[in-house]
Amino acid sequence: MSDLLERLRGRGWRVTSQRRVVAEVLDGDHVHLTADEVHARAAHLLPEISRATVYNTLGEMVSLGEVMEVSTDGRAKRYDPNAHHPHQHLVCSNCGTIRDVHPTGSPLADLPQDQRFGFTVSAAEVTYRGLCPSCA
Amino acid sequence: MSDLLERLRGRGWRVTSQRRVVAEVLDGDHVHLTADEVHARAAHLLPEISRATVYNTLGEMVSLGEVMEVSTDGRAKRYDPNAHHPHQHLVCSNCGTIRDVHPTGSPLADLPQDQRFGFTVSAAEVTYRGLCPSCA
DNA sequence: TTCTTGACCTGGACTCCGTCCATCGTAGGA
DNA sequence: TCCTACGATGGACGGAGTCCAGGTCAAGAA
Repeated sequence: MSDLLERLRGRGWRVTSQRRVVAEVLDGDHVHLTADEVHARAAHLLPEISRATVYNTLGEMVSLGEVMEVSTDGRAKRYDPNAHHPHQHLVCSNCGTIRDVHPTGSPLADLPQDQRFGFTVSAAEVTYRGLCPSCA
Repeated sequence: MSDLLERLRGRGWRVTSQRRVVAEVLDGDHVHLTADEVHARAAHLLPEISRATVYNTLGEMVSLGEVMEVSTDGRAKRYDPNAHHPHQHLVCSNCGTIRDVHPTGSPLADLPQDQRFGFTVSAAEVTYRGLCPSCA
């Protein structure tokens, strides 16, 4: 399983059963889970895992660039294991499901110099909103 | 002050001192305030105003399309009174300040049909991230 | 102007998401 | 095998937002 764990081990991570399980959950399915959903699925494999551990592990994966944090609404953040392939998100305004999408063009290039107000702009996130087939 | 109040009155809103004050706060400054910041400024004008009322009023203004909700990080939502002029946001990754920007091009057009997965896509929000002049 | 009434406001309890911390356990090098 | 620093635990805590029962008041009617 999981080059993810290999990469983490390579970065000096201690490989514990908890971290293995979290990596496995993220690896398993390419949906965008909330921390609590990750915890629930992880607890299915390792009943004693705590919420704090899941939060810590997710946070560490994010700061290592292995996982991407997505917060499309004001509610719980979601975690996207597809961090190595740049992409944007398409969100259903009704049920909240998220799909990775690959638009053409580069939004960064669309921000002219006189619209940058002295900022050093490093990234552009695009969130498309609409209704998914089952909610429409 | 405020065509905003006039428009709201036109939609059948009862104009109360609380709503007047919230409208005034949003009108006054074109920064992007959190609900608590709105509450603090409103309380300066009308000390007894409650948090719940501020939340209700902001929520109503949003659902009438008079104010726009912006949640750029996982933290508190911010409220943008500039809802009638389409624009995107430029956010400082360090201090969190937000500027309205007007990129060229239309991100919606950049999402080809085969990337829509049956969704009826209605909007695209772009968030540019970087460091503002004082944080750089 | 006064009356009436339903929309509105209040404040406090509550939920949800996330963080912190003291303590205990254990992965992995010696 | 032993040691120890890194990691896990779970319970308390904090911020943001929602809910609700009861009191208040804007604005139309008379």
